[in-house]
Amino acid sequence: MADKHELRDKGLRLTPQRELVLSAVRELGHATPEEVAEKVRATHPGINLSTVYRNLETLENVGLVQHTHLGHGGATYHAAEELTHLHLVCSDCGSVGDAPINAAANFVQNLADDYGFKTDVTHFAVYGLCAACVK
Amino acid sequence: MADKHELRDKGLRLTPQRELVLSAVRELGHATPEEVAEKVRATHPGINLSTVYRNLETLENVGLVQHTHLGHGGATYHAAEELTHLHLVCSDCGSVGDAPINAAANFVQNLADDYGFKTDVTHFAVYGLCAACVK
DNA sequence: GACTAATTGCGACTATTTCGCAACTGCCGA
DNA sequence: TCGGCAGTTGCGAAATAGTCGCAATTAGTC
Repeated sequence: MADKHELRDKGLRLTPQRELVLSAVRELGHATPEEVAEKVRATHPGINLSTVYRNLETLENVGLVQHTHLGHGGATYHAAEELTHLHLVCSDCGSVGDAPINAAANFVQNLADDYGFKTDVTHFAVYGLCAACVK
Repeated sequence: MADKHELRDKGLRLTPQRELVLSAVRELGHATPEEVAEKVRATHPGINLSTVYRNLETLENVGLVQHTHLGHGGATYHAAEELTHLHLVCSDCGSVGDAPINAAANFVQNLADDYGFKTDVTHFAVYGLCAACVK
């Protein structure tokens, strides 16, 4: 398992809980801490919710996962390697769609040129109505 | 004060609390429910937090205020007439800058053309580093 | 001025996330 | 291979944030 190196290389201890949290995030795509905990409990029922929160934070600090705010309030976590897309959150049906980062390329450029603002496209949710709800 | 007509015209009762909440939102620019409550309490100490929440919701339903998610978790409220700008939230210093909506015009157009997604620019926070923190 | 329905205040309650602390366990060095 | 230390976990308590039910109050109408 290459995971071992991955975590160890970041200076983290390799615990079963930590591996489970990381792989749960990877399998789920987008997930709230609650969902991650649920997923992890499927194979390791004793895991504590605090542990999930702490590991998400730890994994985020070393850059293996990242979180995004999708609107409601709670954060949503992603594996860092999947953060190659924007999130299109539908305000009506709540669905989360994806679009490639370069859809925003000129927007990002505008903000950089005009305001010196360096947009973090990966930590960025776009609100609106999805194609289905527009109708 | 034109406020009376404004609220009555929307079919709302004109209560002191409601006027205070609305004018607090207008004076504050961006504000969390907590900040609105604090502002209102300056002139009307007895007001209840629930009342603030309920009025923000009511005012939002009739279109006088709107909320945006600026990242952390809590919603931030604005007077509807001030929602003519994007929010540039700095992930480092936490400052909230503004940019005109049309900075995103072609981005919005891209999303509409390519994904049928109708972006709500007013309910939309952009994360990144402000000019000061980029340095 | 009186009636009705909307609104308020209050307290309880839920959900979400954080924290302290004792117990446990990976990992490093001998 | 063994031992010790620091990082990690589990657990319960505690902040935080927002919602809800209900009785009392009050704005708007006639």
